[in-house]
Formats: sequence, C-alpha cells, structure tokens
Amino acid sequence: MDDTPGYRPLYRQVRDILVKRIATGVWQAGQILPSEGDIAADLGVSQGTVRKALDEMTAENLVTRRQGRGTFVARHDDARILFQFFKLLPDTGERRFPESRVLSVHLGPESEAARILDLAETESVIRIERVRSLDEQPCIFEHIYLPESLFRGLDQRDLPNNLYQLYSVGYGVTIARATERLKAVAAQKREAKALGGAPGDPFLRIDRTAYALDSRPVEWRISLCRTESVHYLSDLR
Amino acid sequence: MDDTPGYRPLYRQVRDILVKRIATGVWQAGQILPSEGDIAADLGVSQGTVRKALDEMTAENLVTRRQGRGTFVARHDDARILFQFFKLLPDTGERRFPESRVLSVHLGPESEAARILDLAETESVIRIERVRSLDEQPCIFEHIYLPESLFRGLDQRDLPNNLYQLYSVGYGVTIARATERLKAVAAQKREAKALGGAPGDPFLRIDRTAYALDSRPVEWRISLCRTESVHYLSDLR
DNA sequence: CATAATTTGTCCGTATGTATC
DNA sequence: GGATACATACGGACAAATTAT
Repeated sequence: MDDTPGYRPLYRQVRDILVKRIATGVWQAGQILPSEGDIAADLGVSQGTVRKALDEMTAENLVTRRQGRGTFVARHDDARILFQFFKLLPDTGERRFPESRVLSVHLGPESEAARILDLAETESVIRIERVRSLDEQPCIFEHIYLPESLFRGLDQRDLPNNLYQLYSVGYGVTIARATERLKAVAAQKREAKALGGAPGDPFLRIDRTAYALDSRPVEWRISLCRTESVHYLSDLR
Repeated sequence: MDDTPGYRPLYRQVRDILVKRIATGVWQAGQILPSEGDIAADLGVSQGTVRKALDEMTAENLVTRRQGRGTFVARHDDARILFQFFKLLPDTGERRFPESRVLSVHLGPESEAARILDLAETESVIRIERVRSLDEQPCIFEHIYLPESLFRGLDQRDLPNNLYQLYSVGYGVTIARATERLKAVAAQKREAKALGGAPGDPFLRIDRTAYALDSRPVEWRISLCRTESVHYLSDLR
C-alpha cells in the first residue's frame, strides 16, 4: 500500500495531521472536530480533500460522522468495544458485554511481555489477571501485560470492566487496532477450576497484541476461553 | 446500514447494478470492466458517482483497480483465497496454501446442512470430506456441504485444492463473504487419527457459512484443526 | 412550532498527475 | 510519444439531518 514513501497524496498527509492531533490529545475522545470547511481553511486545502481524509479515518474507526451534527473522535464506549474488540458471543442469545473480576495485579519485569511490547528486558510491566463472565457463567481467564512506563499508577486503581476506555481517558493511550492469534489448548488446573471445567478440557487460547494510534504495541493479552456455550465470531469479507 | 429501503443514494444503485452484472455473468471473474467514463455514460450518471460505487466494491473485494490499466472483476486466485478466506498460519514461517487430499464425496439429503443452506429438508446435498496439510503435516479435517442444485456434477469431478475458484469458474457461483464461528473441542477418534493426534486432544473447530454475491448461503464447512504448530489469525480494526 | 443556520451526504464537472500499453 | 485509464485535487450546488433562534 505504501511502497513509495517519497510521495504521499495530499489527503493522506491531511489524514496524518488529523491522526496526530488525536494521538497527542489536541482533540480528545468524544469531542467534536472542527467542520470540514474549517479544517480545510486551516490547512489550506479543499474541503473535498479533508472529506477524503475523514472518510479514511471513519473506515479505520478513528472518528464517527453524523450528518447535520459533525465529526467526532471515536470513543471506546462499551458498544464499540463489544463490536470491534470482543468477538466471543453466546451460542444462543444476544451479544453481551462480559462482567470482569480481577484476581491479581502485579508489577515487575517480565521478559516475554517485554519482547512483545518492544521494551527493554528489565523494564517494569503491569500484569493483571482476571476472570470474565457471560450470563453469570465464568468463561474467560485473562492475563494482561502493560508497559508500566505508559500506565504509571494503573496498578493502584480500581480496574473497570472496559479497560480500553481507561487507557484512553486515564492515560491518553488510544487502542486503534489489534491482532489475535487463536489456538486450541488443554486447560491447566488453575484456569479450569476458575471456569468450572476440568484440567485437559479443550480451551480456546486467544493471544492478542493491541496497538496504539502511533502503531506501537501497548498491550499483550492472553485469554483462555471455555467455549462450551460461547464461540468466537470472525467475519471474512 | 440499510434501514431505509425507500431511498438509496445513486452511487449505491449504481453499485447494485454493477454487482448484478457480475453475479449474472455479464462480466466474469478476471475480466476487465468498461472504463469509469463508459459506465457513467452508459448509466447516465457522472464519473464521480461510478467511482464511488467502484470504491465500495473494491473495499468489498469484488473488483480490483489498477491505475493505468482498468478495473477487473476479482478472481478467486490462490493469493486472494489465502489472505481473505484462509486464516490458519504456521506459527513460524511463511503463509502458505495448504495441500488437500479428498477422503470421500457423498450425495443425498442432510437435514442440518439443509437448514443452514436454506434448503428444503429433502433436497440433495453434496458432502465432501478432505484432509489439508501445511508443510506435509496434516492439520485440518474438513467437512463441506453444498446444495446439489447449484453444483450439479461436482461430485463426479476431480476436486482441486482451491474450491472457490471451481465454484466460480465451473458454476458461476462467486463466494463474496463468509462467517466463521470458532470453538475449542475434544478430538474424535477419526479426526485425531487422520491428523496424527490422540482422541481428546484439543482441536480448533471452525464452522463456516459462505455467501454468494446475492447473499445466499451456498457452502457450509466444518474444519477441525490441530493447532500444535499453526494458529488462526484474526485482525481487529 | 416554525424558520434559519450549520454540518455532513450526495452529485456533478473539470483539470491535472501517474501508470500502462 | 501518444492514447487510455485510474488517482488526486479542486470547486460548486443541492439534499438531508440537526441544532439554534
């Protein structure tokens, strides 16, 4: 897609400028952007060019546009998380947001996490363990790793269900996209017990790396799921 | 998305017309479309409107556009299948197309498949079983169900590795998108043996329904995967 | 409640750039 | 070089939705 860094179309340069303004907090989550015309005048380009830049950003889920109202910086509200980042659904019934119960929060170096998060091996990492439930039924055992440098003090907080909103509102870190790698594995004793299964049961293991607006990896997450009555949904198009 | 069927923007009406021309074989896979200007003149709209319609179709992987050359109906070549429809990758090394070995082909009614494919319960269904390998290592046991009415004679053919290309070239059925539901399950004797595992081993079960251009379900596929050294890749954005 | 102003959505036309043949 | 086709950029006009007056 971008094999010629020597030349970037104007609308893409505009996009980069707008993304940077969001990334650096000039425009914050939920806030309204200036109108297309104002941005165009500000940057000295045509309204159509701004429009194309915003169209791209809409496709990337970075902004939402509403006719007659304006363009808004996308928020990590529950609805968005649910559709964009939470792919585990009950076999029957509605898509729901899972309840979370935190088991532990630790702090210290962790070499594997450091490698994935692109940190020095000795850098401190926040490690969270929690169990998530759908319909009062525990079904996900989750290990989360964060660079402490980006989320200082997060380990002292009461952790909400929707972590990505906390990253955004509390630390100015916006998760823009993620990559998940799935495997089927045999349940360990501890996870099995927490989810009401038996050791050796087949569990779905989701290995997620999440990236911020500037494309840096900022969260590593391992989710072990008991998929008796839930499934992972993937749309191919 | 389409909550007001009373009004469709012009560019979307144009899109629908163009999709129908592909679906009915007026323009076939791999063929070049008329230029934007010619289509615009033909339909009596501006070139910009045709452009927006084609932009949408590009995003849906229905056509590919190449500057200086033209717009082409997307083909189900190996590269496209590999990226759009085959999400299972080796843990280390390159993305590769799996080899396939057909175990059996049967023909007859099958109530569960009929339900998913939206057929009458008595309608005949083609059922294919095959094993797929990555790097000489069998890792997928696959059950495939097709409506015989759409694919008459397919059960008598030599089945190629790339089935979607056969659907397209041989039967004019273009797979446009698919939905996959993933679970972790315990391996059955037969599947385990075929893939070199043991009964009870955790296998990844992929339940796929694939839809044609007109949004009708035309293929149901269950893939059981031994994910020892491969994983399912899902990009969230 | 009606009207005006604002903002995005759609549609059109034109000119120029870039890639391909 | 020339012809063709898509890509980019600009500008204008009207429609539809929302908000302020």
